Amino acid sequence: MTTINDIAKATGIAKSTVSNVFSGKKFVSAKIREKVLAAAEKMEYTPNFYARVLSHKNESNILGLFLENNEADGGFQPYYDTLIRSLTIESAKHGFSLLIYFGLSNQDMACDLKPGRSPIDAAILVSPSMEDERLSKISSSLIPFVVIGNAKGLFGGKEGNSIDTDNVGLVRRIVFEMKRQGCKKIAMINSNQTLTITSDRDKGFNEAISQDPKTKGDIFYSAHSTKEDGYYYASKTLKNGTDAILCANGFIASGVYEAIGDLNLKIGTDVKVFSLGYSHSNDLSFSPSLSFAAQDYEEFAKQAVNLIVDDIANKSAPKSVIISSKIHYNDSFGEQK
Amino acid sequence: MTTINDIAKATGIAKSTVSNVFSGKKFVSAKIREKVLAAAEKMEYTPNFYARVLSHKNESNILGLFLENNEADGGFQPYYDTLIRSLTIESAKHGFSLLIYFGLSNQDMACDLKPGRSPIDAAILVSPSMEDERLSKISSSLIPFVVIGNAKGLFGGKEGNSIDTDNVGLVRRIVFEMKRQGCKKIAMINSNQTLTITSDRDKGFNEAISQDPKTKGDIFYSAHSTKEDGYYYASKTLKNGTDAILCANGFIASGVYEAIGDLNLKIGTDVKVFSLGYSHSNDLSFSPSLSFAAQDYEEFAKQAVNLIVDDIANKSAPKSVIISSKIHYNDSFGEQK
DNA sequence: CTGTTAGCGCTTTCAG
DNA sequence: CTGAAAGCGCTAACAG
Repeated sequence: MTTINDIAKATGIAKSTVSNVFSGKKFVSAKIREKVLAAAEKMEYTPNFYARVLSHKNESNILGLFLENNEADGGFQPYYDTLIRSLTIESAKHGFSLLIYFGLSNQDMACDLKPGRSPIDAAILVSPSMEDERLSKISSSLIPFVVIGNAKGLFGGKEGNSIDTDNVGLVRRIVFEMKRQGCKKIAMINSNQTLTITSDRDKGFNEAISQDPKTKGDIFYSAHSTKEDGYYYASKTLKNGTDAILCANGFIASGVYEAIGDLNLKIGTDVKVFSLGYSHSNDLSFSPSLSFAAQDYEEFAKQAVNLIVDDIANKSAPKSVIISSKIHYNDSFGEQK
Repeated sequence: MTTINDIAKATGIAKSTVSNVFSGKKFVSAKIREKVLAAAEKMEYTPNFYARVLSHKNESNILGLFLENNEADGGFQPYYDTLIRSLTIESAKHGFSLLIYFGLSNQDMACDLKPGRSPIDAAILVSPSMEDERLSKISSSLIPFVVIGNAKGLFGGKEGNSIDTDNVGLVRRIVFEMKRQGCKKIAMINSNQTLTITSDRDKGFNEAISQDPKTKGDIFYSAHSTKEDGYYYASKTLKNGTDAILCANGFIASGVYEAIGDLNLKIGTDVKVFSLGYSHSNDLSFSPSLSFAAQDYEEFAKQAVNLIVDDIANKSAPKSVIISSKIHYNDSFGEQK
C-alpha cells in the first residue's frame, strides 16, 4: 500500500506538503501540486480513510441509518424501501453516503451513537419504541442524530433533532369527520401498545371522543398488525353497533373488511373504514376503495438529511419538524368525495 | 472521550490487557475481565472504530454497495429497492452492515476499491457498463468484490466474483418459443448499446435467428428505455410485418402496446410481445397481460453476500454464479398457457 | 514551501 | 498478567 511517505520520498517533496495537496486545507503552488498528483497517479496512491479520520477527528461523510430497533415490529418494514431510497438520494446531494444498520440490539445501537464508535458523522433513527431506553443511560456526548418518529422523553434529556407526523392531530381530524357524518359509535384498532405512535393515536382519539358525550369510542390493540387481528376485533365491536372503524394499517383493514362482509353490512354506508397507515407495496386490494392516510417518506428523508447536515456543519440547535400525512377519502368513507 | 488508556489507569490494569479484553484475541482471567468491563460501563468507554481498524488492518464489518455507475442509466433504478433490502437482510445475518454509494464517478468508485480507501471490507458492484474502465487501470491490490451483472473483460485481468443472469440463453429461449409458435419476423427493442446486457441479448437473438433462414430478425436500441422509444421502433417494424417483439423492459413494452393498438392489431394473436426485464414497482398496467422474465433479486443478494463473505474469510478464489430468470408466459404471448 | 515532531487510539510484541 | 515501546497513516504545529 502506498502512503503519503512513499510519495514524499519519491518526489522529494515534504510529507506535510503532500498532505496539504490532498487535504486542500493549505495553499500549495500549482507546480508542486502537479508533481504530487502525477506521482500519486503513477504510484496509485490514495489517502487512507481510517488514518485521515483518526488523526484529527475528521469527517467520514457517512450517515448511519438505524433500522428496526424494536423487536415488536420485527423484520424489514415495507416503508424502509422508500425511506432508504430517498435518504440515499438526498444524502448523495450533500456528499454523504448511507450506512444501514439492521437488526442491532438497542445496546449496540446506543454504542454506535458515541463519537468514534462507528464510521458515521451522524445518525438517523427510525420508529423508537416506548420501552426504548437506548440513550437515556448515556451521559457522554453523542454524535448528531435525528429521530424519525416520536422521540419525546426517550433520550433522558439528550437533545436531538426529530421528525414526526402529527399522529394526535390526524386521528382527531378523522374522528371529527366521522362524527360530522353522523357516526355514533367509533372504534379504533390500534397497533402494539409499546409503540409511541400507538399512544399518540390514543390521545387524539380520546380527545375527539370525549368532547361530545353522544359519541362512544372503543380502542383495541393488535399485537402483530395482522388481518386476523383486524377480523377478530372488528367482529366483536360491530356486534355492539359500531358504525365507524379506524385501523392502524392496511393489514388490519383487510381483516375489518372481511368481518364487515361476513356480517352482511355495507362498507361506506353501514360502517365507515379508515386506515391510518398505508403502504402501496403491501399488495392488498380493497373493494370498495379504502380511505387512508399516507406518509410522505420522501419528505421525511429530505427533512432528515437537511437537519442532520445542518447540525454537522453548524452545530445548530436541535430542531423538530412535523410533517402532516396526506388524507385520502375514498369509497370506504361513504358519500364524501 | 474515554480511551483504553483511561480505563487502564482507573483500574490499574495494563493497557494491553484491557485491549485483550475487548479484542478477545487473548485469554484474560474472568476476574480481571469483569473489572475492566465494569469500569468500561461506568466510564462509558467504547472502542474507537478508526483506531481499531487502522492499527492492524482489522475488519470494519461493512460491505459497500456501489450503485449507478453509468450515466446512461441515470438515477435510482427501481430494482435497487429490492436489491438493497435483500442485501441488508443477508449482510446482517453475517454480521455486516451495508454502506451505499450512489452517484459516484467511475474514478471515485475505482479508488474506493483499494484497501483502506473506504471503511469497507468488500464491495458489491452493479450493472457495469461496457465503457467502464474503472478497474482495468488499477494494478495494485483490490479489496474483495463481487459484480452483479456481466463482468467479462471489464477488469483488465483482475479477478473477482460475479453473479449474472444467463441473458444470452434467456433471449435464445424466448426466440425459439416464438418461432415454435409460428412467428416469422421477430424484432427486439434492446437497451442502450453501452450496456453489457445489451450485447448479451444481441448474441442470444442472433444465435436463435441465424439457425433458421426462414425467420427474420431485427434489433433496435432504445437509448433511454422510454415508452416513446418503444412506440417509435414498434411502429416502424410493425409496418414491415413483424409478428413478435421482445422488449428490454416494461417501459418499452408499454410503448409497443400502444403502437400495436394504434395499428389496429391484436396483441397475443397478431403480434406476440415479451418483456425481458420487468419490475412490479413500475406502476405500469398491461392489457392483455404482459409476458415477461423477472430477476430474482433476493437470490442475487443471497449469492452475492455468500460469495463475498467467503472471499473475506477464506481468501477463496473468485467464483461466478449464474442465476436464471423466471419466465412468465401471459396473454401477450397468445395461446400458450 | 521544508522538515521535524507530536499525537489520534488502538494492536502487537516482547521481556519480565 | 504487566509495562514499555513501536507502529498503523495521517494532520497539525512550528521553526526555519
